[in-house]
Order: sequence, then C-alpha cells, then structure tokens
Amino acid sequence: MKTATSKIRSFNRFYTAHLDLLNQHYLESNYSLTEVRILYEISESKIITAQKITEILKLDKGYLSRILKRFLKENLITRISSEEDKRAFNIKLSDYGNELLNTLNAKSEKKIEDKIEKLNFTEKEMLVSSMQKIKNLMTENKIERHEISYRHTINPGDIGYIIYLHGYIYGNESNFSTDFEKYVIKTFYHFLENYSPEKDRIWMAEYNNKIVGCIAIQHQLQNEAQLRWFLLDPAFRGLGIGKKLLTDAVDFCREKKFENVFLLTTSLQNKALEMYKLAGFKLTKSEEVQEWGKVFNEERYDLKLK
Amino acid sequence: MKTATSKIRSFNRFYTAHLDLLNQHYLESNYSLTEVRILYEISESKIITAQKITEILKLDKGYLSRILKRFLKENLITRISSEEDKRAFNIKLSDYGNELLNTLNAKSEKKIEDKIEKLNFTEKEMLVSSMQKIKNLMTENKIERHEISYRHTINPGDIGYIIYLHGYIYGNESNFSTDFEKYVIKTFYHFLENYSPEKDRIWMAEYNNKIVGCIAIQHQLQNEAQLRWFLLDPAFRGLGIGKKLLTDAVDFCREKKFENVFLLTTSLQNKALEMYKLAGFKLTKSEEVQEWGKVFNEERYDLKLK
DNA sequence: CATAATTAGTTGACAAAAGCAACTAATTTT
DNA sequence: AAAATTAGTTGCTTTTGTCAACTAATTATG
Repeated sequence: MKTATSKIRSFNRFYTAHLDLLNQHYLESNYSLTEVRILYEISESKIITAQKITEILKLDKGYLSRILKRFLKENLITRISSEEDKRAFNIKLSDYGNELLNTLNAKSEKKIEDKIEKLNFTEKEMLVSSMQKIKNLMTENKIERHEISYRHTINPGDIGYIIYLHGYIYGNESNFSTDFEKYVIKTFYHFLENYSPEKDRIWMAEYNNKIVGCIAIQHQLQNEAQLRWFLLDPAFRGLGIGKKLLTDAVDFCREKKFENVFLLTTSLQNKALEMYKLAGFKLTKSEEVQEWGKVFNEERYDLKLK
Repeated sequence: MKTATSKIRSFNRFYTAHLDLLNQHYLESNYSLTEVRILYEISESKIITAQKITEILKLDKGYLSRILKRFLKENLITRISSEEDKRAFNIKLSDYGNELLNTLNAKSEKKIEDKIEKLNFTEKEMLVSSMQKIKNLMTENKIERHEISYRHTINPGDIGYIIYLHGYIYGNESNFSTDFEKYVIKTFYHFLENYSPEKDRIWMAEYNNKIVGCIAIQHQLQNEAQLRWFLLDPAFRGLGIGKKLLTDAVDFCREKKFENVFLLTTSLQNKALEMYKLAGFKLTKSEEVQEWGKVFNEERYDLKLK
C-alpha cells in the first residue's frame, strides 16, 4: 500500500522533470533561471529595491548586486536612487527588459501549448481544475470575494449544472430524494420554454469557471415575478455572494417594473430564509406538506415593489 | 479570460516555489540536488553505468565522472568493471549510500507530511488523485479500464450532472446551442415522470466519483424500448466504456423481453454511430433537419430482438 | 579481417554560478 | 553624539558545470 506521502513524492519527481528547471539556460535564452526569476520579480512588483529581491528570492546580496550591474549594462533595467533612503535604488524594467520578458513568456506559453495540444477540451479542463485543486489544498485556501465572477448569459451546460447542484446540495444537506431533482428539472423546463430575455433572467456566480451559486427571476401573469433557484454551494456561503445575487435579482424586478415578487421555499432553508427577510420579503403563506421524502412547511414569501 | 496555458503557468510558478528545488543544498544535507539525483537514479535502477546516468539526467560525462569519483572515495557507491563491456563499470549504491539515501528520503517525507498534516483524509485523497490525474494527462498514460466503475442507481445530482454533460459536450464538440440542453431537460423530465424500475434503467460510468459516461433504456408502447442519452466524455473514449454501456443496455432489453429497441440520433455523432452499427442497429429513417443552431440528418436506428 | 568510426570513461583547462566576508555610506537606535 | 544596523559594492573563494582532448575497448565497414 503506497502512502499519500510516497505518491506525492512520486508526483514531485515527475513534475520536476517535466518543469525542466534544471538546465542552466532558461528556455534556450542567454539567461539563467535565476536571472529570469529576478527579471520576473522586478516585473511583478513594477518597482523594487535590491534588498527586497534578495528577501523574496533568497539570494546573496553580493551575487545579486553583480547580476543587477550586468542587467544595467545590458540595458534591461533602470535604476534611480531612492528619495526616502539614499543608500537604496529603485529598480524598474526598461522597455527592452519588458520586451525580453514578454519574449520569454511567449516561449514558455508556446512550450506549454505544445505539451497540451494533444489534449481535447475536457482533458484540458481536467488538467487545469486538478492543478487548481492542488493549489487550493496546499495553500490556506481562503476564497477571496474578487475571485468570484458573475454573469447572466446562459452557456451550454449551465442549466444542467445548476440542476445537478440542486440535486446534490439538497440531497446532502436536507436529505431530499431524487424526486426533488425531478421537480427542479420540470420547473427549469417551463422556465426555458417560456423564457423571454426581457422578463426573465438567471444569474450565476462562478469560481474557477465552476458555478457555485445562482438565482433567477421568472415572469408570471399580471406584472408579477417569481424568484427561483436561489442556491449557494455551502463552501461559498458567508462571503456576500448570496446577498449580491439576491440584490441583483430584486433590482432586476424593479427595473422591469414588476409590481410584486414572490418565492416558494421550505421551512428547512434557514440561511436562505434569513436573507429573504433581510431583503424585505414577508411570509404570506405556510402549509405543512410531505414531499421528497421529508415533512416540512412549504412557505410563500412576497415582496411588494409598488 | 484566463487561458488554460496561463493557468498552467501560474501553477508551475506556484509548484516551483513549493518544491523548493532552488537551494543548492538538498534538504540541508552536504549534497547538491544534482548529486542526490544521481544517487537516486543509481538506487532506482539497482545497477547502472555512468553512460546511462548521463542519458537520464542529461549531465556532462566529465562532470559526472568526477562526481562518481568522489562518491567512490566517500564510499557511497561500489563499482565493478562490466563483463560485457570492459570500458564500462557497473555502479551500485553501497550500504552507506543506501543509508544516506534513506535518511534523505525520510527527511523529504517528513517535510511533505508537515505540509499536508492539516488536511483531513478526504482532502489528502483529493490531493493525491489530482496529482495522479495530472500525471496521467501529461504522459501518454491513458486511463486504465479498472479505474472506471459502473452503476445504475440514481443518486441526487446524477440527472442534473448528465444534463450538464450533454449541454457541455455537445456545445463544445458539435456547437449545439443551449436549446439542445432544453430538449435534453424535457426528455429527462418525461423519463423520470414515467420511470418504472422494471422497464427503465440508466447506467453511469464513473471515474474519480465523477460521471464520465451514460446510457439509458426507456420503455415505450407495445414492447418497444428506446435507447437514450448515450454519451461519453471525449477524454474517456476508446477505452471500451461505450461498448460496455451499450452492451449492458441491450442485454437489459433482452432480459426485459422488449421486442425492438430504437434510438434517435444525428448524422454528426460519428463515434456513436459506429458503435450502434457494431451492436447490430440498422438505419431505418433519415431526415434533414435544422435544429439547435445546426443542420444535420436526424436518424433512427432499430434493433430487432425477436 | 584489417581498419575506420564510435563509444565509455578520464582528465585538464576554464567559465559560469553562487557564497562569504570586508568594506562604504546612509539610516536608525540608544 | 555615538553605536548599531542596513543597502549595496567589491575582492576572493568554492561549487557547479562545460568543452575538448585523450585512452582503451567495441562496433561498423569496405
């Protein structure tokens, strides 16, 4: 039985060989890996001191000093004495330095593209998402708000994926049977069948190109709209994503001049209920039902907009 | 929009830093990374010539010669003149060399364990399986047949995920619009609405707990059955998964005494068409249609079972 | 089958990469 | 105001790696 650790070591050896870091000339250029890392670091921070570089790349200052001297001679960087500290210099990439780095970046991209060209789109997707997963697991993995993107154009696969999320999340969290998913499928079918870009909309929150949350507005008769499929992957709750989705949905209703928005939910959806109330929705109906393998209250909430 | 390539580069930078390969003394030992790589290579192949090492590690033979000379002096390796080729030597690790390598391995494992100690069991699983996936995708190593599992019990999320796969794969491969997904949703709704465990079944092929292929049999009037939703993730084609699914589905029809199975497909589905024909299906109808943003022939295939 | 070409490994000369310590000049601490 | 610290430079050294010439054994070839 191979342990996780030995498998990781095996991957490390594999990936080291694959990264091809161990030849001195980085990408057949005249620069060594260290030199390119220095250039890259300067480029990343736009402006930096030698001291900072030695800290980040853990290089000897004497060694770095000489490399920078050469960079200066070769016109790759510019250096101006710092105002705040007259011992130090502010280092920037010159136009030529930027050009060089761009060329190297292009070469590196080309090399990667050559390596993955034989993969089809799902394989590429698998590769990238595996890498992302490793990165997430190995860092403290805090989802940042700015890493979430929002959209409301429907792409192939979106609706299916949202149905999947409903089935999966409600199945695991509320123990709903697969009948619930069937119900979701039915409602989505009607949504798509009667979809009008002017009166209907579905919003998706994405992280890493995967949908992690959604909400929708579906028009009804007589200037009324229904808010539907408000769902958030449990791992992404408490980040303000739900609030953003709900706000966008209600704003849309106002903009489209609906006079009333209502939603149907269950008494089990604590987190969502709180948010509905916070947004101004009022309970207008509650009825005990037995459905999808559970007993609960089916509740209706309304928000008057006029 | 970030491309796959830029995400891979980002991962490479992340993983390079994480591997910590760039300090000269490997794991604070008195040996450099190159020296350890040489020792490791000797250990891996049990017995090896210097020539072979230069090929594997792409080292200069003069450089290697000197390192080996030092290894010999330090009693890390033993060397005996080769019987077959009197120019060459067979190199082996000495007991002391093995001991050193074991110490280094232990250190390396300790370091990895420290890094993953905060992960729980399933997270470690995910980490290792992600690494394995990357390794598989980046080498010619195809997915092994035994890594695929099959089932036909429907769990929450399954149907949604299958709808997603249809939308996503047909969207990318055949450029079908989202209307196609709507159509799939409709057909699945009817399937679930009329589902009878005795006369209907859906099979799923899974890799890494993700559905990668499916097929279903849906009963019709008068002892007839329809074969539906035959789909395989492109990354998993050519492994016999499709054949297995198709065979299982047809076997089920025989078992349940259906007299005829038919299926509807498009002229665009080359791979699937081949398989249908191979399984004995005959083309019984073909009609040009314009749907889902494309023009193609809608085709019906039948397989008589009686 | 004799000779030419190639190959495994060694060695000398050298260049490039990296580290260490002493130094200058500016800045911060006491 | 003196002492300690810090940013960067320079001289000297070691480590790492390259290149080419060499020996001796092996393989290819006319």
